[in-house]
Amino acid sequence: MAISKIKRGSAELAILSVLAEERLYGYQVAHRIAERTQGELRFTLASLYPMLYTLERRGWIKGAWENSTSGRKRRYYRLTAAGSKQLAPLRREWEGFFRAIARLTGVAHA
Amino acid sequence: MAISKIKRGSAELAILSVLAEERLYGYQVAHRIAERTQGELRFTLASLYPMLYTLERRGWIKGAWENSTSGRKRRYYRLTAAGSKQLAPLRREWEGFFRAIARLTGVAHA
DNA sequence: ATCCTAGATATAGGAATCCTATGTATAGGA
DNA sequence: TCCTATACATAGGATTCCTATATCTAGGAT
Repeated sequence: MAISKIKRGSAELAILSVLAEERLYGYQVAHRIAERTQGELRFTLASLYPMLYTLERRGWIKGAWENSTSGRKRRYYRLTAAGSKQLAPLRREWEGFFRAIARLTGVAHA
Repeated sequence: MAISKIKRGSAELAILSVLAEERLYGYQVAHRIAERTQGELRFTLASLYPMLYTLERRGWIKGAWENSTSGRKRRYYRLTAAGSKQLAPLRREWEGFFRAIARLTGVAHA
């Protein structure tokens, strides 16, 4: 797990980004992130759930229980208006950070 | 300090990158990083020195005391051959990470 | 002459972020 | 019947970087 060392701080952006597009439950959030990044970014469920609780406590996302057809209850999360407002400045911070690393080392995303 | 939240893990890459170009002492390393990134990436000296000691203990950089003309001793660090070998895979890891974030959120460095 | 700022290195202690380990429970296929 | 995938949850810890603090020198300002 080489990536695990350098992915710190990206969880918040990752979760808000996927929830900005679609309402998802916890298990789905983890899978969506791994799938979308082709496995390069991967959060374990045990670390994801506490993050979801934190984001909900801040009012950036909102969860609601729903009974699925398969018996098991699922807690669906959606981005709140407050969370949506946070996403834009967060993206700008990351862009600045990427620019800085690129200037320093020549590392680029493309 | 908004950036401080998301720069985690970048210190190693930043230090090795500037030392790959030039032999520098601790104080200079911090200034070089801040200057090169136009202040977007900034490490305090109190956090930088312990990082230098760690990198030296790993054998990736090597420090040597030198007397400057201004009385005060300086410890100059240079990248070792082992450190140089680490830099390439580290860059690739960061490129993968950048690609992943870009796919997930649309954030790009350019 | 004295104070203050910039330069230069150093350590202690702690906050933030994410992980491993572990636990519970259900549905469905082999 | 067992195993895997699904689904949520908590405790405790590792890593990374910070704030606070300390020491010492050189040089300019007052």
